[in-house]
Amino acid sequence: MNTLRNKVQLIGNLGNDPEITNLESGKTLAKFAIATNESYTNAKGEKITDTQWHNVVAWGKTAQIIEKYVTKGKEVAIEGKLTSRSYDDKDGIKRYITEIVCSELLLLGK
Amino acid sequence: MNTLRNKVQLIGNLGNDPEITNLESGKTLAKFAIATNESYTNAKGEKITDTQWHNVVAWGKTAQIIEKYVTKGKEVAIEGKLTSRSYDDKDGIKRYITEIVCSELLLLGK
Amino acid sequence: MNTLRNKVQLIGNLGNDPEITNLESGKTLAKFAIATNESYTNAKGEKITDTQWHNVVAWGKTAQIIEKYVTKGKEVAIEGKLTSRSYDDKDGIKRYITEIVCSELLLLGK
Amino acid sequence: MNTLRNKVQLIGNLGNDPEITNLESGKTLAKFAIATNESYTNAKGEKITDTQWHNVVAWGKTAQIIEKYVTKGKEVAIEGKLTSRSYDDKDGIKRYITEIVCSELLLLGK
DNA sequence: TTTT
DNA sequence: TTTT
Repeated sequence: MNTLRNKVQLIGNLGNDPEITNLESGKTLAKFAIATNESYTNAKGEKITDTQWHNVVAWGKTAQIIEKYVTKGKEVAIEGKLTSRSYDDKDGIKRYITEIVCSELLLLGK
Repeated sequence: MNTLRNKVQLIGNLGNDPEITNLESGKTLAKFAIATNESYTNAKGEKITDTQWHNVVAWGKTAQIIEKYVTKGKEVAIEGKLTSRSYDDKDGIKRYITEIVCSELLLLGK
Repeated sequence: MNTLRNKVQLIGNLGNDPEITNLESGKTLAKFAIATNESYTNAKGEKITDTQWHNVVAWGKTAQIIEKYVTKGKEVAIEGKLTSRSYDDKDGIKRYITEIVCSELLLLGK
Repeated sequence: MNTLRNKVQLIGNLGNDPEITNLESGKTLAKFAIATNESYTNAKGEKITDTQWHNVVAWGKTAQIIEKYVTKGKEVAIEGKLTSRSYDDKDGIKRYITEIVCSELLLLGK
């Protein structure tokens, strides 16, 4: 009963083929990036396209469906939750990353 | 017609009073953080609470409503879009920040 | 992977105590109505409140949580799918009913 | 700030060409039906497809976009609010109808 | 790094 | 009445 508190929905195209990892635990992990394109006309009358890139991870059964059906360029709808975590990069600098943990995926456009 | 592509919905409590800035342009900007709490029982039977903090910004009329009605600790529902941007910190290191640009806000719990 | 195709989200108050039915199969069924209030100012400058009533049904574990925690007047957030079905009323007239089959529920406001 | 209380999101195909009405007021009205298809395997191992039909109406600018770009069979994502109203049919019987008032539409799959 |  |  937690999904109503933290929900992200994206409709966009994959920028790369999903990166699949089969963990020792037997679980599957899928990682990919989705672009959402927003276009609008600015004050000067110019047509602007603003592309946002979103890092997505999926586990288990969702990851297996992604491995099977989803490839670079495909249009998908996804739902998940927004998570942030920190890590130390190779230079020892603390970095923050925000990812969407995907729980639902729908293949669109064919 | 772009909001269907990039949508975030959060229900949670404010960690701080909103920081209000009145820009020279006459626009109002509001910034605050929302905590979403997820609790679950792990494999060892322990009750775990995972709190995620989300940075939220709002502009214009939404910011004015926030300034007027929203304070630290309040429970709100918000909707917006997920955006990321980079900046150079004081040590010249490139940093990335992910924020939710809030377009709708609902005050809950009274 | 079907929930992305048909999704309803409501935040409102219960108009009645949930009607709980324990089915012979052992399953629990909960039924209730939620009011969503929308207020706006019309062209004549009058403040209008438009209340929509929604019929909600829930099954299984969700129904049990409703039985335990949810009562008339409570503010809840729900998510589910939109369904319609027809039946013949006592006069043999075909009637249509639209219901939300609730899969997620969040108790708000305390 | 009302849209968070009553929200419907559908991804599906149009069952018919939109019915466009240009009202005397100058406003445009569009009406159409969307099918959402859910498929699952039942207890007997049979593959079941459950199709729900949803009545959608749109006004103004959204209706004009629909008139221009949306036709029978197209896959769309829509967002709107759930409304019910009653009317007397030709036999004087009180009928209820539930419709989604569409505020956002996204053309998918091409 | 996608797509229209 | 759609689509896969």
